Amino acid sequence: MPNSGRKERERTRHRQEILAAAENVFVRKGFFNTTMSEIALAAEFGMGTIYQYFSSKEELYTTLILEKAEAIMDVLTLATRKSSDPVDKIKDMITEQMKIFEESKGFIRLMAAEFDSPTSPEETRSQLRSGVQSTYQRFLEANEKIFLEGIRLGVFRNFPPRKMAVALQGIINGFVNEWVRSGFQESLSGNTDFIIKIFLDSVEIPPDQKKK
Amino acid sequence: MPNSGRKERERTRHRQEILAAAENVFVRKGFFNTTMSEIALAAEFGMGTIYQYFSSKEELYTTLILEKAEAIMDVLTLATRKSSDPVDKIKDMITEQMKIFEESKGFIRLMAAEFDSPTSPEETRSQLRSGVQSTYQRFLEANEKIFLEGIRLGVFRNFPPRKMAVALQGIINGFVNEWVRSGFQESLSGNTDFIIKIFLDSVEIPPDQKKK
Amino acid sequence: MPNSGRKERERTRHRQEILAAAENVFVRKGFFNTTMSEIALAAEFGMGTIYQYFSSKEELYTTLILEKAEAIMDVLTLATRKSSDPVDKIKDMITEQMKIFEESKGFIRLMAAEFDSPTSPEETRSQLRSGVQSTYQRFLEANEKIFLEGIRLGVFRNFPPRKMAVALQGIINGFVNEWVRSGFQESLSGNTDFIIKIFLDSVEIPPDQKKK
Amino acid sequence: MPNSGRKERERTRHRQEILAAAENVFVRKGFFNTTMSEIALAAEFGMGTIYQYFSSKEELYTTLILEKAEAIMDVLTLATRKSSDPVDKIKDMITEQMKIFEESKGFIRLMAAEFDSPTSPEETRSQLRSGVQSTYQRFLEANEKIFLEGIRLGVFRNFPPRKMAVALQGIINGFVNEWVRSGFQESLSGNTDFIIKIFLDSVEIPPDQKKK
DNA sequence: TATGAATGAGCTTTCATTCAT
DNA sequence: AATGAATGAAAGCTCATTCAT
Repeated sequence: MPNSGRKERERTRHRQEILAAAENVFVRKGFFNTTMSEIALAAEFGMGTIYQYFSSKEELYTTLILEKAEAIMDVLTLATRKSSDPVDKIKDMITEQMKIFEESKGFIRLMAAEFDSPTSPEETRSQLRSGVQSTYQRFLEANEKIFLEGIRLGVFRNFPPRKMAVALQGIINGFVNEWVRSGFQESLSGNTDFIIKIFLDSVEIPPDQKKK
Repeated sequence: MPNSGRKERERTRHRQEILAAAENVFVRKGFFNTTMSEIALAAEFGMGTIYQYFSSKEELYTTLILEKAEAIMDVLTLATRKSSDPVDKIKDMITEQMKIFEESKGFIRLMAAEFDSPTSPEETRSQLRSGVQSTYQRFLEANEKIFLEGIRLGVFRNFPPRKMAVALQGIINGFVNEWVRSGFQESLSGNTDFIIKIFLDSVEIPPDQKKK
Repeated sequence: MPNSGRKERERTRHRQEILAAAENVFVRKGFFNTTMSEIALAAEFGMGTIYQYFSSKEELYTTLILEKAEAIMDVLTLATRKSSDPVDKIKDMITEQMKIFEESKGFIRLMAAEFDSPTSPEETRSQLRSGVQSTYQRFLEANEKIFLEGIRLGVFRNFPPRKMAVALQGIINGFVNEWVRSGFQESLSGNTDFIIKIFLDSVEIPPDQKKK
Repeated sequence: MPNSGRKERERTRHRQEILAAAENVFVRKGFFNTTMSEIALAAEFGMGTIYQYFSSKEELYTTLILEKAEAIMDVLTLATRKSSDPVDKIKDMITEQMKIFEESKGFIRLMAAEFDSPTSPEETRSQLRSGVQSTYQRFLEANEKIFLEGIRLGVFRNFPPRKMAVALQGIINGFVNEWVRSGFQESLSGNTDFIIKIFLDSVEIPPDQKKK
């Protein structure tokens, strides 16, 4: 079946084009202020065509967030694999996160919205909760494990690992917020070193004490 | 004229009742999924009455967030006045913030939404931005000053004060998020000591080194 | 009952004040775009008070037009009593009409509206129809009689008197329209002589032929 | 592409159907008492469909009046081209006007309303004023020119041509009003001869004096 | 008698979704 | 498979009218 392959590829490409167009519009105008015909226009498809790929505005939105969140999380998880030292893993993760966020301005805002606000209809929310949340949770858990490992190896202080993960992610989000608030003026990744320092200073056990 | 006073008091009370009802509904369903008639129903007033106190759905929403944000910030600012020691000021501020947030669950979610995502109509957003943001900024600046003072007195390390403020607020928000995410299961203020510890450990100059 | 007399006079005065305020607003904004609270404000009464004098917005409007129309018609009818010569009666009537219209700009527009447009709710319309229309009809009929008398006396040509009345009133209204359209720039009564001339030239039997 | 032609024709037809239905309802109930759903019902379309052809109730109303006014004026202007004799031109114009008005009862009432009274919202009014007025003015000016030419040729008396145009149009409107008022009982065009006679008798210079 | 806060039916308008082509 | 005209439920908001003070 040589033909069906091409058709399928074309379908996949169309789907991606629609998602890309939708992301653009959603980021600019938010879920409720975006109309399906705007998306259709941006995607250069007829409105009916959108509905052949996504059964509703909500499904389109949910898919968009979920797929992108998954992709980001994959990159971050990968970043923590480069080194085997827990301290380096955390450093890599911080560095990579700042880079990724810096590259996906608009999307970050969309995702943040879904975490924090009761904006979308109930069904969407629960889908997103179980989707994005579980992605986010998986990620926090991954960091938790790094901290746990670090504690075992005596490189991290004996704080509750979950709380460490939450605090670190909080600091990162704090700078992301500040960056969003500033209208993306200053560099986001310029804060990487400060974050690493302020966080590790209280969490890492200094090498000299370690050796002891 | 004792009568005119009563009328005015009644007007103020009605206004508060409407705001309270609106907060309830907005928190549960978000700006767009809340209808004015739902608010009217919740406030036990006719729909027209709502419009005698607030000229539009947007104004009601904006007022709601702005007034509450202002009130919270006032309490927090006050909390930092109890002690004159910068370290104690920061401790008090963290403690007070955890308490206030714990008491205003729903509102926190609304405000978080407004910070992070383009959910409400454009005009509302810009009003909120300039309103809430300026409140928030004033607050960050207040903390900045505490850090600055602490650096001068040699009790805080010589980090950029703004960044310290951002990082600290980030940690706090991280735990607030986690708490929201958990459905308000665990105690929020139970994290107060951990936050104080993890933050001050890297930022405070230990008393023994200070004496030097 | 010396007191009841004062009360009654006061009631009548209030009624007139309300009517005057209402006329002002209606003329500026039209029936539908005028709100009762605007009228109350303009009359310097509470809204409830308006309803003690007029049972509805429509009744107020209807009363306004009817009373004013009646008053104008009275003046005009009076004007035709000064002379006993039919030709002079018509001249006086034209002259007086131009003067009155010139003095009551706004009202003219209101009244004109009621003649020509199906704008008000059905009930109002029928009241106005039977009210203003009958006033207007009475007036046309009065002129008809003058023409009839003039024909009998041999000073007017033997045209159908009703048609003469209609044509004359049409000419007058034509100039009133032109005047309204011009934004009340040129003098309205400046057209009096022309109207008299153009109309009488074809309708009056010249004195020399009359003598015959 | 024979198909795209059909679609366009269908669109035009639908537009006309909506306009026709709207005219019907507006004429019966006036601008404010007409609801969009009544129009939709009358047009046998969904309410949303109306809004695909006209962006608002006001635009629909404005378009309706302007297009029809334009069409009528076109016919009238054409009528004055049949003959080259100014007197005949005026006669033709009167005759044609009575015929057209007789055929467009309802519309006449709408237009009359717009000329004389502030019934529709302010924005609509000003659009209509500048639209209908300019059409009407163009028409008055056309007649003015006929009178001017007639004066030059010595067939009309030396009256100000503008005033003659105003007076003639006034007479015509007078009969139209009478006809409207009578509920369209008597024939309107039955008055044509009388109008021609009463107007020309005072304005036309009789052929015997002309020859001189 | 005078008031004006409270009311809610009813309006215009939007937009996700469908379906005949 | 792709289209986009048609749909109509549902929203925000207004304002004539009422009635407790």
